[in-house]
Amino acid sequence: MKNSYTIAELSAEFGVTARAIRFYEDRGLIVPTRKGNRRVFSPRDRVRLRLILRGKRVGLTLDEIREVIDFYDVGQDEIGQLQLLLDKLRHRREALLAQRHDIDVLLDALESLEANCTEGLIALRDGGKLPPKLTVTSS
DNA sequence: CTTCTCACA
DNA sequence: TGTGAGAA
Repeated sequence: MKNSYTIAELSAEFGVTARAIRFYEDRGLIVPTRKGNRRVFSPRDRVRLRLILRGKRVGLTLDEIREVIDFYDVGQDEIGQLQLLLDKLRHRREALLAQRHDIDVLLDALESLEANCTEGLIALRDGGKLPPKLTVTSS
């Protein structure tokens, strides 16, 4: 039956630090009211915080989350909000696919480099031409 | 306990 | 994307 929450309550409920919540406010994702200089979070702020955390789990940036949430607040245009969210998710998916591609390229590069190293070791061993022993210089 | 700011990965 | 410290 609560209609307001302190920052400590919300941080405990959602398992985030109070500082993270203040950080979200700095980023413009939440706009709690103030009683004196203390933050007062409404149930709506609480919902927004939940949305923020959800967005993060999916890998959206805070900026992207803010866009979606702002849209939700301004218009109550659920269709528009869902379309915007869909757009964000689509971009997120493409970014992940690109990352996967980059990783594959790196893995291939590492694989061939490993092969070269192994080949070099075998050649040196068979030819008896071992590399010169490393020496430590003393001052 | 809370606030803010500055610095830092 | 947050954290830590320090001061109020």
